[in-house]
Amino acid sequence: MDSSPRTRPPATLASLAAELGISRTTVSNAYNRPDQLSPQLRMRVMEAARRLGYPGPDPVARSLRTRKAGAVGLLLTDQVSYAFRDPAAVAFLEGLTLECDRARVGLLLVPARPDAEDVAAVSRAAVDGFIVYSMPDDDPHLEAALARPVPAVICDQPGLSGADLVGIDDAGAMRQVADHLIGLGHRRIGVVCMRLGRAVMDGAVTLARQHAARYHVQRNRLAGLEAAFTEAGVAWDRVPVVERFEHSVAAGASATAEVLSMDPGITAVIATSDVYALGAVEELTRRHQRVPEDVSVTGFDGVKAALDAGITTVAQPVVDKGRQAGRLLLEPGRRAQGRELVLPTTFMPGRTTAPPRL
Amino acid sequence: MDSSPRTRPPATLASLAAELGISRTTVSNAYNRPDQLSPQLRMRVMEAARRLGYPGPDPVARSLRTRKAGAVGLLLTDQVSYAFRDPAAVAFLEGLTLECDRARVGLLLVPARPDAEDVAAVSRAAVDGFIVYSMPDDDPHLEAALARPVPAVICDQPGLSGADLVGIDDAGAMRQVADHLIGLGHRRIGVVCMRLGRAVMDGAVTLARQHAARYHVQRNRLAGLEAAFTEAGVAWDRVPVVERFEHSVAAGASATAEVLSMDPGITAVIATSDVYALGAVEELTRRHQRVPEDVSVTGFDGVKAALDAGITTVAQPVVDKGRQAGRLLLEPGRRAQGRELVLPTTFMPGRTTAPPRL
DNA sequence: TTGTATGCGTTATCAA
DNA sequence: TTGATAACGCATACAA
Repeated sequence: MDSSPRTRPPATLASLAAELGISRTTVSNAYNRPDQLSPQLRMRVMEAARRLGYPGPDPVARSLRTRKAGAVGLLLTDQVSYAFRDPAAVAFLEGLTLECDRARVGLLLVPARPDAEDVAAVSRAAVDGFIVYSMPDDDPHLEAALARPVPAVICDQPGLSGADLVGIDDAGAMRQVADHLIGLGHRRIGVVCMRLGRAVMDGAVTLARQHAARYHVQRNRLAGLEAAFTEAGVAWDRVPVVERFEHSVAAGASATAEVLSMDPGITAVIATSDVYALGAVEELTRRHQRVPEDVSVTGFDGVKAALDAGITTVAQPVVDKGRQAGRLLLEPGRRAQGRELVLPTTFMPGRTTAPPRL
Repeated sequence: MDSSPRTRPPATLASLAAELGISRTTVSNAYNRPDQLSPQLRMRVMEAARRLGYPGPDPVARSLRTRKAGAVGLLLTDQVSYAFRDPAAVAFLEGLTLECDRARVGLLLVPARPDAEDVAAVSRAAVDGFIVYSMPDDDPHLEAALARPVPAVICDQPGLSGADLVGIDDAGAMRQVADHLIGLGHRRIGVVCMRLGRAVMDGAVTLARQHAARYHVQRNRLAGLEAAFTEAGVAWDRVPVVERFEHSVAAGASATAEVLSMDPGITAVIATSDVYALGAVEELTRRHQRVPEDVSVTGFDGVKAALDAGITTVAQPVVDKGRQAGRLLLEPGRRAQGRELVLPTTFMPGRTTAPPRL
């Protein structure tokens, strides 16, 4: 009367084998190699399993033995939940999971706060590889991932190590935006960019900070702008550049307000993301400035909301970026660490840019 | 000259201890209980680790020993990648990851195709619990998850077992939509709903199929409509109900077209999701039917795009649903399997409903 | 502060 | 077709 499953220790492969008077191998085979077993014995095993409440081989023990976790880890810039508010990150995830689905491996979203030095979650993640999405190059989480004896693919960052890389030509793409504006006649501009370092920092950005930015993507986009405008005779160190830590429409709006307060005479706001560009339009509209008649606005990424809004932007293949990252990591034959994949971008002139007002 | 790390078997806790002439416990402590160790010994350990290329305790082995995976699994209706195309699912994920971040556990997106009977990924997932999001009640993946000896929280489905539940009153919420339309005078309507079973099936839905739907949410929403309209004197079995397997704006549009072909005289299209409602508006506009002057349209969910478009809908707390699910699973003190959480919804009259044209 | 002994639950290898 | 044996790499109770 004490055979109730709750008082008994949980059944294991071994206890099941003992119960049936067969070897553990046979039980294991019943689950993993059904053809190595007579059907009737297999039936007996499965039936005993149900009777004893044996839930099947323990995944962790199996992983230990097979040295395969069956999952890849994803490291994000920020708290995982932030990613779901960022349309570009969502698109990246879509592409990445496309490949994970195909390869039948799970995707582990690793919890990592940008501020915390607590890297334990990265060290303890049971994964066969890492995808690192848009992290600053001095992030301890990145370091911890690279220290693990598993392959890694880094997105939107330079190659710090033997990891594979996926990215775009940020400087070149941003240059197209700059040349477009320069061609229209804009010389007095303002820039809204995303965080340049791990510490929370909102406000005007010095030249030194621009050049020392740890977020490769932002640094390169700014560099593209600087090169183009400098060539066009604009004194880059006079151009107001405002940084926001948060990546949201509201942050883009407030940064735009700050840019305008630094130079009310600008004829164009260049945002390093579409989300910010949408915020810029919002802020300008609130101030009864017409876009593009009074002020032009540009974005970056090519997310749906921005394209719908007609924002002049650079479309990057966000979904494909995720796919390629996943493919690089999961492709069976590959052992070529150190590959670098530069995806193409497309400049998309929209309805938010026009010649400056006189 | 053969001490190169690649020819030597990978370092382990044991080999490191042997190298240093200390016990494994001490090495383990160096990583997990730094205070149990003299700082200088710890330094020695860490230094030797670096020298030998020891990457720190193996996560899987540790998990096996501690009986903790440090992650929860998420099971979705469909391929993981689909979730990132569905705004409601993305919002749910945002809420869920909020709680995961807080509890510092990872979220494992378990690969599962709805068609495949291949449930191995669920059985092999190294997780401490499952969140099941919007699955039909006959899905083998669901069964596999419930068979695992870990807690589970089910969203948007009835309690089949000892799992916790999070959901809304789908029937009641849909009834509000129906009563709103009935109050406006609508009697001749058409319905666009999501998949009702696991098999791909597009087209008109019989009454029997409505009642036998394995997707609890859809079944209840349809039931709410049936009850309200039947009470209002409408013969429900004459109401065109069209099902789509895909959940996309395009599918909503095509389903709307099919509804209109079944009864060109309808004055309102009721969609069971906002995504479909957006498709309905699209299709009607294409046909030069004005919304709501010619035809009214309603949605469900309250996603941003729909609210922005002024769709009359029911807002459900999508983000909070994810949070609550996570909380139920992760809350430390809880061992109360069988809890049921019904979240509130808000009817949101918009600009897509009006009295029917005469 | 450090070490010893044991077990976590499985699968690979090889032999029967 | 089945079984015996030996890892897989670690953490923890307990002893020293």
